Amino acid sequence: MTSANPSPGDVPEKIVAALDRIARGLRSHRQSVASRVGLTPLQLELLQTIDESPRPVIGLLAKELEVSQPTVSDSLLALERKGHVVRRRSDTDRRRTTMELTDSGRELVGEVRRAGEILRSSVAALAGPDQEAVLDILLSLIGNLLDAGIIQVARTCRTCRFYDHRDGLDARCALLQIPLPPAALRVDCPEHEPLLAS
Amino acid sequence: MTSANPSPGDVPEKIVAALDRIARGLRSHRQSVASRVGLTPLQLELLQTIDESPRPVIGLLAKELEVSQPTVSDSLLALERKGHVVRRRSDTDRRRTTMELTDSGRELVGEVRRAGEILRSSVAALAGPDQEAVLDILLSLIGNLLDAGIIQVARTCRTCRFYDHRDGLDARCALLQIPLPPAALRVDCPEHEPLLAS
DNA sequence: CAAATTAGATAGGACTCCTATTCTTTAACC
DNA sequence: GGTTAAAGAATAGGAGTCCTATCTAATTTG
Repeated sequence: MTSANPSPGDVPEKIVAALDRIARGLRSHRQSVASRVGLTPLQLELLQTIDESPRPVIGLLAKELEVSQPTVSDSLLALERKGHVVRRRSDTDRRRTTMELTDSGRELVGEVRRAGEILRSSVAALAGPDQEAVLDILLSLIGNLLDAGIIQVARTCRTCRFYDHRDGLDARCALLQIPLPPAALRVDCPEHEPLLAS
Repeated sequence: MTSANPSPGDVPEKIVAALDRIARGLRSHRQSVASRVGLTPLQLELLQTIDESPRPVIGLLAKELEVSQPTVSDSLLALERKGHVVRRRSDTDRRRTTMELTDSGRELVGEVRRAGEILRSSVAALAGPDQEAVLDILLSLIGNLLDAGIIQVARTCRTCRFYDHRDGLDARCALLQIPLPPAALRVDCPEHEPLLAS
């Protein structure tokens, strides 16, 4: 190694540190957005996740949010007390709980979505080609983190059994039969099915 | 019916979603690492931050961790009860509290650092050039988030008043008088001084 | 049909995290 | 110099997070 070179330092280390810094910021930002509308961060995420789920199930919500099932039950109870959600037993399987946002719940989701615009614009301020690059790399990272057991749920193309990327060919989705250039890769695909561990 | 159109979608949106997913994973990973050593995530971060600070001050620790001052006081109390930290009043300024890790505290920090290896290796598994690219972009993002007020503290080169990057020239640190190629950019520089708002 | 599994709810406890307040101690000012 | 002001931190109080362990009820399975 030529000693004249400034030490590049440990890049992965720095990336972890940068992710940490960003994660702290996002946490505290979520906290302030949530409290502005009278919620807690978890309640807010739960509300958004319910809104995005066609047929939310408590156990899956827990996995989704990477918390335990009782934590979701707790938080859901709080949301119900605040009148943003109604719960009832499922008719088809009476062990299950179904839930639905109330009008006030839906209203909050929209309000919060608008508040999140600041965050999206911080990301959008990155140069265009950089955006695709960072998305691409974050998707790889999600795959690695999933393999490492650090994250539990991912519905990205790269972690999907329909992701078809033979050498030399452009990546495609084997289910939808569409090409998948980097910008079309999905972070949260409804059709996602995990790779089989076998 | 699912759209058959490979619409590139809103890339910034996807990046935010990916960051969210990663942040959730990191949170839950921290939780499990922390509880394995009998701590909570905040206690763990606090312990690490104290370890890295030459002369920790409660108010600054709060900013660093993006939580309120009483939250740090609380958590510090818990760490003291568990015997990982000792607190006392500062002699020079008797309003201040100084603190120090005990042997068991230092031991924990080392232990946890080893546990974090999994995370670093997930990042290290990215291709080399990708690593530099993602670091570069995350540093830009930190700058944007700082400007947007989403994060409160950053000690990166790009947010430092000594960062010297005239067009066409390679970036340098005006304080240390060293060149700053992308891999040498710092995430947490001890010499950092913020840009003046003027 | 009994046993196992699955979905959730409850219980209990430590802690987070906030705002508001109080107590000192230091700084600032006339 | 003596009186505000400001700074640093502890306390109080309260809702909520988040966990493990249980418990109940409803479905599956053998």
